[in-house]
Amino acid sequence: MIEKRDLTESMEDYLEAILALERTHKVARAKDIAERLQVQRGTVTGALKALAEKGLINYAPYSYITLTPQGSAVAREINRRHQVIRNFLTEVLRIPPETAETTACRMEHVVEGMVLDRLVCFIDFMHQCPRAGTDLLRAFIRYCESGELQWSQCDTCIDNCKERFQNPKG
Amino acid sequence: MIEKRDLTESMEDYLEAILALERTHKVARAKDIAERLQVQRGTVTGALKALAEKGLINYAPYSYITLTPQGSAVAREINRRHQVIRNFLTEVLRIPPETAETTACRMEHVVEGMVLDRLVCFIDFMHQCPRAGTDLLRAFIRYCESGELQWSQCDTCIDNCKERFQNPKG
DNA sequence: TTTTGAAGTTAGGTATGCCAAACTTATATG
DNA sequence: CATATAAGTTTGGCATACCTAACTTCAAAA
Repeated sequence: MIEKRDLTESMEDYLEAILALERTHKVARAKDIAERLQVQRGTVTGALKALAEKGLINYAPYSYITLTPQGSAVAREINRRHQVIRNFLTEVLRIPPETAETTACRMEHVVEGMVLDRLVCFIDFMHQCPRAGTDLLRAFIRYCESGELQWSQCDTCIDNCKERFQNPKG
Repeated sequence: MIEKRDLTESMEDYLEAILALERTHKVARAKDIAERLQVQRGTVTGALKALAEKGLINYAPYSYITLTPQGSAVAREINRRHQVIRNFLTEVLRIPPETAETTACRMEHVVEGMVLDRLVCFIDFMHQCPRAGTDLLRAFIRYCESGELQWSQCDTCIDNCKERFQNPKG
């Protein structure tokens, strides 16, 4: 069978970079990959050979680089992990975009299927459940900033929750 | 000044293992570290030298190993990260303990201060806020399993929420 | 058509982090 | 006390993943 997930974090980064460059430039060039990943051009050549050997990219010396179908599938999966994690960090934990981005770049290599699925569910649930929603997350932020719950407002908060549920528009 | 956080993930793992062994065995032995981290005994020797050179452990050939105050501080910080992440995974996302544990082992090296603080806040908030709490998390699990919200139960759910808030015991 | 410079490659080197196997030390038991 | 053996160390080797610097290719401008 095809190799599954014996990819190193580094190789995952290369695939992700190639996918992004394909999307913006149609094809990827070694120079752009190097720039994106903050490595030297020579380093990229070695990585490309390794990826080509695994059948994940189409590569010939001095030519453009594209993902094979398998490489594309892997890259898109990594990219999905990245986005889910970033969304969780920004939308639920309310981490600033920049920190969320860099953290997602590192986390995307270490969270596997089940955890990712749960994160997706959790983000959706927090947006949909009447008892959760953006106003619960606002309360969370207040809690973060003040360090304690504003118990005095809980009554109103719950009432508003019910009101909003029964009367979504108004 | 003293080196800050130029520690590799591997070195963090060694420190964490030594801390755990100190707690259970008073001191750490190379053999136990090797077993815990699933590496060969020879590999441990090299790591210990590196840690000793950074002033993080007390180490002399053929002797017991203990953490220096600085090493202990670092190890406890890593252990704290581990626990916070594991708690989040088990208590909020409801990931099974074993998966939570292995994921925490990998995540602990990649989440830094701000994200960790937010996780702590979030766990606390979810336990304290009347609109959140364990019953919201139960609703989350139902959502995970069924794939959709049980809108018909929302009315009762919100009422229960209010009732529980106004009448904590009964 | 020649040339020149950017992009790509190759070669040699460094650092980490692991392994296997040979070797050393310390100790507990006969 | 002698010695077997468990624990620890050393050595040499491998793989990844970088770097720098020299070299090659290709294509666009002269």
